[in-house]
Amino acid sequence: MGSISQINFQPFTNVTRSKYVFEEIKNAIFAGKLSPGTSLKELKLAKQFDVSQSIIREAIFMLEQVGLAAKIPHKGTSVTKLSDKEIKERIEIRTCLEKIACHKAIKNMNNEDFEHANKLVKDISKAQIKNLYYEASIADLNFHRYLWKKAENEILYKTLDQIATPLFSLVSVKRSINSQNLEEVMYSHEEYIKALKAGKEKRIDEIIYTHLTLSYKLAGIELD
Amino acid sequence: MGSISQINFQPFTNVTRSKYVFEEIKNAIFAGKLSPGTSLKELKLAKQFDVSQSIIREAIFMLEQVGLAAKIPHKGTSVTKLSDKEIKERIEIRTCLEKIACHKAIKNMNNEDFEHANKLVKDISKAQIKNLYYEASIADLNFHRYLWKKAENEILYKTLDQIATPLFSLVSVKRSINSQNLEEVMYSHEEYIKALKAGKEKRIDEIIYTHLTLSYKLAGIELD
DNA sequence: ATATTATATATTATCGATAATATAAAACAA
DNA sequence: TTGTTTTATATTATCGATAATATATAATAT
Repeated sequence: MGSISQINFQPFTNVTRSKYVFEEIKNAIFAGKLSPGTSLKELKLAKQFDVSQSIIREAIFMLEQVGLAAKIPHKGTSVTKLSDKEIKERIEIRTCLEKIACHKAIKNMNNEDFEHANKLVKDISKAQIKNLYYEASIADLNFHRYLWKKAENEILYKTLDQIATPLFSLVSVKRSINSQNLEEVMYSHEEYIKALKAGKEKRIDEIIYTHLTLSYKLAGIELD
Repeated sequence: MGSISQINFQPFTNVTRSKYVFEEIKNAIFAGKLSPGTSLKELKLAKQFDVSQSIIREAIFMLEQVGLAAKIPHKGTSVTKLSDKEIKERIEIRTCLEKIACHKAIKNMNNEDFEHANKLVKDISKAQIKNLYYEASIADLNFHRYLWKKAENEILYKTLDQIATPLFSLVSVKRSINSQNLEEVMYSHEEYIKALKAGKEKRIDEIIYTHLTLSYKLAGIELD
């Protein structure tokens, strides 16, 4: 596992080649097809995607930006392997920012929006029931992204995305490795929405803390 | 003002060409030589720096990353022109994260570190006394960066840097345009350090809020 | 005159090749 | 053997040129 050569990337149908390559590699990481530590050779990837090296370099820049890849000048790039310390750091900041985001989001959400949020939660459940790790993680990310978006603070959204993306990836991969039963975490998001609808900041903060702590624990990440 | 052609960039003495170009353009923006809205033409810059277009593209990626440039695919890149809304958004998130950073920092700082922080504050003062806008802003950023660094949380540092950099740039430029008297803000940082040394979180939060609010107001940015 | 289409120009996006750098392997000396 | 230098190899960094795309200008029709 982790070798690039076995992966079948999708054909190109995107605005920018580099953006497309970025998405494909990102998905491969989420799906565990590119495991942490795997080195991303520019020319090798260029051949695989049938694009030039420049495209790969730009894609790598984007991967770096969301914390999925780490580059060392003149040496190379590899899929991010977050240390326990880094994981904790990210979770801490994410928790803090997600609280702010939710406080803001509920002020901008009407019934229709809550309906949509519910729909996104159902998407997570659907994937979880079938034990589809990759799909569940993507759906999970989509749900949270929706809340972040609803905060209507662009820099907050972008920041949360950068900080949390590798965490979602990590959870996805760890769960699939441990063949974890996803149904255990299902209730968690329902509670989350309920708290948001109620609108009490204190309660929201609590539930976010619990939600994040729980899901990371389930992914095998110890927090103090 | 804002035309690239009049600027004398420094000769190359850096690890990576793109990193060097990035730094140079960043400094030019801070110094007000590249005002917000100025478009960054890749080939034009390539000629000026006597490097290839690829180098400029990579530098632009980096500028984008710290919020100093905004790129629209197939159209071009320009120096960030933050809207009032975006400014407020950034300040809000920065304030929140800086509080966390300081709480962490003081736990890791010994007397020697506080001495160093004091030294950095003096650097700000020196520039302020001479009304050197650019130097004062850089020194200001250095001081805050030192505190962020002392939090010993890498992602927090990186995030603060991304969020705050364009704000420092903006303050620098606005002050120089208004020919503001920099001595007015001088006391602010002394108070800041005093609060950190005392170590009371509540007081630190207050002073950070005041400090940020004040300095932005002095830069002519209205909050609420 | 106005709107629409065609053409020219500017600019970014992409490519393929070369240069610079780091790593691994081989040759040599103590 | 061990350590040092040399050579070969792999990989990134950089370049210069072409292709694709968007914008501005000119031509044409109504």
